[in-house]
Amino acid sequence: MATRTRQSQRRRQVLTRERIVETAVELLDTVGKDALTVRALTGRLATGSGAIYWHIGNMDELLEAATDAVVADALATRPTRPAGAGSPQDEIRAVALGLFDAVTEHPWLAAQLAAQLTRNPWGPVTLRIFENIGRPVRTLGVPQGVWFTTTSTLVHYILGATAQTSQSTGVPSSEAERAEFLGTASRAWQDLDPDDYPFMRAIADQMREHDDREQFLTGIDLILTGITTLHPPEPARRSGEGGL
Amino acid sequence: MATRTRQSQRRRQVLTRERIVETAVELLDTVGKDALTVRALTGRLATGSGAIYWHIGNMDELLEAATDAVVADALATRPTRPAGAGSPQDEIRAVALGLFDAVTEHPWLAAQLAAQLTRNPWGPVTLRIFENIGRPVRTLGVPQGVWFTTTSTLVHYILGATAQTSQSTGVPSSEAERAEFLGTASRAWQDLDPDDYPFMRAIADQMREHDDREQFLTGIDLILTGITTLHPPEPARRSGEGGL
DNA sequence: ACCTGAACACCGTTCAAGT
DNA sequence: ACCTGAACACCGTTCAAGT
Repeated sequence: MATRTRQSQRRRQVLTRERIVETAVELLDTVGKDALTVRALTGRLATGSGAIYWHIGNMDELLEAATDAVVADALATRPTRPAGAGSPQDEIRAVALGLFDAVTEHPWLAAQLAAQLTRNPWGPVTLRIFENIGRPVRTLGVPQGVWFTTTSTLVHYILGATAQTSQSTGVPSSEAERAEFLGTASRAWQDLDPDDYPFMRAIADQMREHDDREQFLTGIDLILTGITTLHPPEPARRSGEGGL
Repeated sequence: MATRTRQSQRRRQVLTRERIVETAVELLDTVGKDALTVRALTGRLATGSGAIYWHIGNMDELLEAATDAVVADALATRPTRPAGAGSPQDEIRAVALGLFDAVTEHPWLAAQLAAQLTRNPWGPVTLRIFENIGRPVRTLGVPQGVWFTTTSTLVHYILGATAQTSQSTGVPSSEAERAEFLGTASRAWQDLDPDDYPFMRAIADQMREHDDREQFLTGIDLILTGITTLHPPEPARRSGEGGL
């Protein structure tokens, strides 16, 4: 904004909660989860540890803020944001994929999403995700009495699925690397005790050939089918009641 | 077994990986997640830290073993174990509830299940859960091509749902305490910005009155409906092919 | 009000040394 | 082979002291 170089500006910038969160995300993205320490933050921000604690309560709070920031970004920047575009189903898929892709871009995110869910079940992160899934669920036309239940099912599936997918997709790495990972796992399943793990042995082949992203969407569709089967949309009672 | 008192027997028992895991679960159950430290273990087991590391690789491995032990127990001790009893649907519900109840009995378990899912997506814990859900899915009669997909959807939902439910149910506490928790959350939702969170405001009432366990089962049924709708059971092709 | 940075009370893990 | 326990290299957090 002024003529100073960004460098000096950066150093002179007042320390702010936002700037701390931003730096935390940077550290998580570039160096990984274990690199996010108060000392690393003080280094990058050129301050003392007390300064950090003046702006944020503790490490957990910072992790929550970092997670929320990334989730908010992932859900806001979806290209198809403007309403009225696709079906509610498409919107639900878009939100879900937004989270899925965010998790593959930020390898630390999956663990944090899960952690937030258990640590602060109705904190900002969960709230945001629920809201973004719940809105299209509402326009799906299911009776109001099942809004909470159906949305919960979708959200819980999404979070469970993204949690597991994180590592296998993890670093984009090479296609070969991914094939090797799947091959190793698949082989391991085939070596399992047939008495203890008949099922896993039986699906070892499917495991090797499956595509995480595609399978993720298949799960979404499965649940959407369940929802519309059990709760057929009401006869479009005044399509503008809630608007969007 | 001998005439020695249990006390002295305990002290004289050889240190074993199993005994360490057992003690870890004890610690987690009685004092909580933060209490599980190597120092606490050496105290209870009357050894040095080196002895612990002789039997287990590191803390993560111990956590995984403790989680797996509790999960194995939860899935093994279900009353309706003998096959042929209920429908596959009932069996799936029973497995799911076994995990759900285990999470409410062991408050630390939810976070660990989620952590295992991200840290070691195909480790023993996940494998065990997949196997126990996958078997009844198979007897459901869906085509083999979708065994992996449908089982994944169920498992991911179950783990996501148990992750969130953990805290609210958490300590059995009193019915009043639970009502207060739900009331507070419900009120907080009503105070949200109507522009940002119209959906959460709309379902605040349902939130206050919902029952976690019941809602959990509703989600399972939703997915089961989706599965059988999209993949109608095949005409009972020789009901004994895979047996159980 | 906002920040400094030394100090405190912990961690997990290693490893020479013992039996 | 199995165990001891001091030592190492870290943590998050606090708090008197500064501006």
